[in-house]
Amino acid sequence: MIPKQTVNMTDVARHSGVSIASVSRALRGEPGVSLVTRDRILSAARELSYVVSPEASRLSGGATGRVGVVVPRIDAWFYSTVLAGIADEFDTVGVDLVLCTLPDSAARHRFFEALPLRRKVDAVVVVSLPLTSRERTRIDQLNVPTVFVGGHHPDGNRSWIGIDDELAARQAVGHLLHIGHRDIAMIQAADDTDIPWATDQARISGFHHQMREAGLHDPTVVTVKWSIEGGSRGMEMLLSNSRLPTAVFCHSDEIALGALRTLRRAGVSVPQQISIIGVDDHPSAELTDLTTVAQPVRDQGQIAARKVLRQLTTDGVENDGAMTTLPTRLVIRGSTASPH
Amino acid sequence: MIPKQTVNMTDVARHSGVSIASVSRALRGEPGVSLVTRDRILSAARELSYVVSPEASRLSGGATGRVGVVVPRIDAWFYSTVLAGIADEFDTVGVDLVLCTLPDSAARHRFFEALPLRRKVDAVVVVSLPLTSRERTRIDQLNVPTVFVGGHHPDGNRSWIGIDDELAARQAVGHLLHIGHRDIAMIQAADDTDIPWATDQARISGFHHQMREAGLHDPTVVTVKWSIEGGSRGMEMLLSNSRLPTAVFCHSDEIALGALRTLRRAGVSVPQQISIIGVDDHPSAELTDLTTVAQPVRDQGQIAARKVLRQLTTDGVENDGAMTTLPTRLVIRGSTASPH
DNA sequence: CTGAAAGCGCTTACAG
DNA sequence: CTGAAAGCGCTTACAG
Repeated sequence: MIPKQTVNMTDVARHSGVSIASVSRALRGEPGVSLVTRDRILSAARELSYVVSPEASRLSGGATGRVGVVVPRIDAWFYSTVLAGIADEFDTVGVDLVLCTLPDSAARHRFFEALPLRRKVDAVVVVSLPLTSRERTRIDQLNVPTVFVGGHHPDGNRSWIGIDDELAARQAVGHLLHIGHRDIAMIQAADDTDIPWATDQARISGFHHQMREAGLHDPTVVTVKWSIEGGSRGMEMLLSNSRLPTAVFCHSDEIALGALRTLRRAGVSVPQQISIIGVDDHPSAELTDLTTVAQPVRDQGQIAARKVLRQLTTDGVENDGAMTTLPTRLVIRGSTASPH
Repeated sequence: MIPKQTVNMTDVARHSGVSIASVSRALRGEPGVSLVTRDRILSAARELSYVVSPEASRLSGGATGRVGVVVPRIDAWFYSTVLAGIADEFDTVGVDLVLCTLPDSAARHRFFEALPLRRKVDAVVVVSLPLTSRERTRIDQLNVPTVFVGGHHPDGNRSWIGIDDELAARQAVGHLLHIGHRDIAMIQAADDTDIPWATDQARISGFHHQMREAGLHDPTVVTVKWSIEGGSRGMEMLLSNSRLPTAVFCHSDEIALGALRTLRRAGVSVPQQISIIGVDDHPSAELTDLTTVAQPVRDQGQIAARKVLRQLTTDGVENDGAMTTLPTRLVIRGSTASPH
């Protein structure tokens, strides 16, 4: 006789002399089971080291115990750090994390058209994705609670967690102005999709507003791809101009790191000849002594996870629609100094 | 009338005028469906953007369409890059990735005792985890194909992909010897678990072997935690010695980056006063002009994914037990030079 | 090649 | 408080 591989609810029921209905109720802590029966069932379950089949549970109307996390890519500091924050929170409550990455537009298109997460998760966290209205509709069609992280302010009263990118830009530019710079350029990063990315827009608008308030108009702005290479290229563009600015506000630390590399190769000394500031507080910023505006990244992941878990436990009914904005903070290092 | 939330196999069957049995067969590419019928079914499924319910599928004996990926942590370059490689491959074949991170020993213990992946995935990829025999047994009890990535040579004929860490160390040390160094120290990194990590052992043994072959005995070795901080600390330890070595082999780039930071702060110039070499080719290595031994990281993820997918399509019967070793490559940059 | 039917292991009205 | 029964959406012998 071949022993059964797994013990199921029927085994527990037989063992405790009740119906599987009662077992199901007792195991989930549902009301409607007497204390004695409940105890008998629980100890039987323990004795048999029974584990509910998530498949069967789900199939008959229960939850999947899974939450989908959608990120553009994972091999970049920001995303992997947010993801780590999410994963930690999920782990503590035993929720499984189903990861979806959308590295290129083909993958992205496939994702939103096929909606592979459909029926597979109880909720979704969308990290740093500017969505078209079509894509937003598709996400809605998943018909599960959704939380957005960073980058993209969803319209309506959706659940969102992120930073104030305009303010972050203002803090960076404000620092440069404060220490005496007037000739400040920006290396702007733009996503290669057609969709305007809220983060990008907010950071450049913060730059322009802050400059204007200081009475400075038409500052130089170069636009590059969001990558170290892009930053490198952006600084080359600035170097090729007749006049070098005394300071450069870089859209992000990765842009700034590329810029620093170009400056090092060109033999331009930082901060003596030019000041550089970024945004993010990427681990490399500390290593390269880069002044930056830090944003809490792992926290954003943790808070997103908590938001989504809360919506799950409150039966998904409560869409709190809360927009949570986390503070950013100026971190002064060696890459900025007063002009001359 | 309330529209049905999700389209199921019955809908597809009705739409294409066949039974659900045929739909099931067609969708899984099983034989026993005529070409015409198959086409009709597939296009109906596409039209309805149908997705099989993994729950139902699994419950009736099919696969889950999910593969578990276990990584120590995800907010570190190596792991997130491996993961990106895996995710890409899975994406192309529509396999869902269930992510498990084991950031601390509590999480790790929970994972191996509760085995949360049980009955939830068709296969598992284990990244860079040195396993105790107890843990290996538990993984086996998942009773699904398993592939190991990096770090840990599994015993027996398991599926494994990684680099030759001893050789990588030899390449690094060989370079230092080749350009004339004789006084070479190592900053070794050790994991904080009790289990000896194969990677660590191999790199230090490569160092010692290569030194011995050059007639150099008892080189200085300091051991620190595997992190930038650790590297920083390690270099502080070396600086506090009476005699500074002319070159330092760092266990990994992250260690080397920490070491470089300490040297910069101490005003010791690289490579004039001391040469530094790492292992990995971390993105920051290029930024900081660090000489290193590069390993293909994303490739390891991709190959692991392919291995596991192959085992899945060949019905899990074929445990090829293939150990795949990827080549490493010396990348000479500005942090190493001949002594004096 | 195709379909009717049993069954996977649960949850949840519905009765008692 | 308790149980019999329907049903979740699939896969897989078993017949045709």
